[in-house]
Amino acid sequence: MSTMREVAALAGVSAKTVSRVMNDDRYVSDDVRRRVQQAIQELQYVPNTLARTFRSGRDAAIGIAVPDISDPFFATVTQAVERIARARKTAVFVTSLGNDPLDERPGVEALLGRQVAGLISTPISADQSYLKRWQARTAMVFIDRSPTNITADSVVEDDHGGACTATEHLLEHGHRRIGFIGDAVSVATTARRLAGYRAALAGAGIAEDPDLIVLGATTAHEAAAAARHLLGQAQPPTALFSSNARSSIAVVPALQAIGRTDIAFISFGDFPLADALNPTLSVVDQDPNSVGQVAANRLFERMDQPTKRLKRKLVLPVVLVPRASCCS
Amino acid sequence: MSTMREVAALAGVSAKTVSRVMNDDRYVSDDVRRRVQQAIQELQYVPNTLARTFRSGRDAAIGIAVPDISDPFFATVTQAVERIARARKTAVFVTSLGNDPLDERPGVEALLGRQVAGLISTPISADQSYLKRWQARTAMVFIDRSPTNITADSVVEDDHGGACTATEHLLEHGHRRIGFIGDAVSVATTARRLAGYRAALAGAGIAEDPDLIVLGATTAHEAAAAARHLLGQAQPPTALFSSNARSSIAVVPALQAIGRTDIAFISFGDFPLADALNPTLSVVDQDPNSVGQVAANRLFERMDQPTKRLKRKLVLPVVLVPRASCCS
DNA sequence: TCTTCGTATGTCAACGGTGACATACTCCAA
DNA sequence: TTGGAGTATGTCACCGTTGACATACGAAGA
Repeated sequence: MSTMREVAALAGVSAKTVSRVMNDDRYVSDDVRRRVQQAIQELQYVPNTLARTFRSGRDAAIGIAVPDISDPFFATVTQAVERIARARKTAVFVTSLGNDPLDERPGVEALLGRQVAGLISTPISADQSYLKRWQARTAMVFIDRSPTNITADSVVEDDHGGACTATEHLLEHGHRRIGFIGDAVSVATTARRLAGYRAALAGAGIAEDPDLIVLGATTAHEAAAAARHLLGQAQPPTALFSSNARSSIAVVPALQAIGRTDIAFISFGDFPLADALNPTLSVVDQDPNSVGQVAANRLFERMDQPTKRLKRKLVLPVVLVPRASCCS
Repeated sequence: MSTMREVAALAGVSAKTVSRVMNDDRYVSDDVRRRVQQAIQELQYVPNTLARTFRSGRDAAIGIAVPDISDPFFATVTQAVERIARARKTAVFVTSLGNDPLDERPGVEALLGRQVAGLISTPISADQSYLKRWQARTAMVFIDRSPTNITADSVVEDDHGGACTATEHLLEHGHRRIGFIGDAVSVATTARRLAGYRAALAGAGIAEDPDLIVLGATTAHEAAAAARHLLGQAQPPTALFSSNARSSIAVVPALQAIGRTDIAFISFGDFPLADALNPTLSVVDQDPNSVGQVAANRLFERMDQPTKRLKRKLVLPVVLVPRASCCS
């Protein structure tokens, strides 16, 4: 690995001049430029990004931290962010945080400590105040969930509204006992979706039955077990609402296994092949593509104009996509 | 953002001593350690990872570059790598390269230029020689495809064998006209899978019909079109073989749309819900989890013992998972 | 009492670029 | 002929941390 000084020595110029050539500075004569480029070629010189970033104090890259890349929602969000960043020739580094609140901070700070110019992150823990000290340095936008104990941009979906609409839809189809499957209530989105579900029930004057609500189904295995448990009760629900796509993907085979694909089912969160299942699965589409796009655009806006005043919280609408599974 | 010197000044010691405290050096008195820790607390000091990495020349993190994170195969590979890295307290940075060969090098070098200690990458272009100069510095393992013009570790699946087995399976079920849907042949895996398909046909003494082979179906849209095209021919195939999961995910709804779910279909590459479709979809399981695990373990092995001699190419077996779609 | 050793701390330079500033040369208008 | 203005190049310090090395002290052994 050769350095600028070595290139400079070979080309018979100063390191600074090599730096100028690398950065397309106007003030370099054609002759010198040629010699330097030849030396670069000869030594296979590649600039040390780290040194540059270190000196300037700011990397050109941005980072995105999500709970789980293999979750179709976050995969699509990430893809959208990458698309926008690519158009701006900005590198994107993705990191998975997992679902343990304790892993959030080290994961996010691994990104921040490398001086990324911007950060898109998903709050996992119940406290993002540790990010305050980074705000002056790094633009940040939160996605999917609003951050706690810090004022910052966030792009979230209308969880309450979506869950409410879905539940109302099931109510309209005559269902009175609607099961709810969700992961931890400590996850803000889950809490809001549960609230939406409750609001719809309340709106229809139906008393909530705690036996119909299963929370804490974090893994695929747990989600499947939750579905079996709900349907195995003495007074089983006639419809199910799954509060996230990951769970839904596990619930579908579980329903098939017990031969209960007849039950009405709506998933919060669309996913590949939901429309190819039998019956096709009704979903609340969160439009992850828009989430990524809006978040990335906002991030770049903040990076370009740090002082501009903008609305902090962007709530994207979600839309119920009724397919066969809720209208039998 | 405070620096070590500021912490040092507040604690009344030298910067080096703060460095010692940060690195749990043995030779620090309890008194000093306490004072320094208090100063760190007070100033909310967070070390500058970049400066440390720059000085030491090597980041603790590793990088992984894949064509597309939303591809279930690569998502699972990445997840496995992250799991192993997490156990070693190593941060992982993921980056998507896309499918354009020209994007490979900048994407990978963005990672390398930040001095990652190790790299797991997927060859996109037909030439990885540009990575030679990095080899002395950075351990690297290639996944899914073997690299070209460079000697390095790779973890690949048995593409030829898997495609051959799948095709033979279809032949055994009496199919004589088997359609092949794949992306660009410039993608090494596709080329090998096509070769496996051909080998099986040849083994059965069946002449290859070029009309049954559609290549270049890179996007979901193209894959769906390919399926429609194949089945719309005068002499349509009675079975289909899709050479990757991404395509398969697009082909399934296309078959449903034209009411041809009766056709025998095998996908190279399993994906979520393949076993929940109607009919359940037969696949060649590439075991992405093992790919990620093996690649990560090999990478850490290389990082720990750069001189050790190890077998360069690891070919993981794939297994045909026959489900309903090929045995009707 | 004088080494020697282990412990505890400090000094300085260096990692590889680049920003601030200096220098030197050419050209042209006053 | 002089003095800008514009062009082309160089010098030097610095970003924050840490490795190499120096120093200082107390304790233990000769």
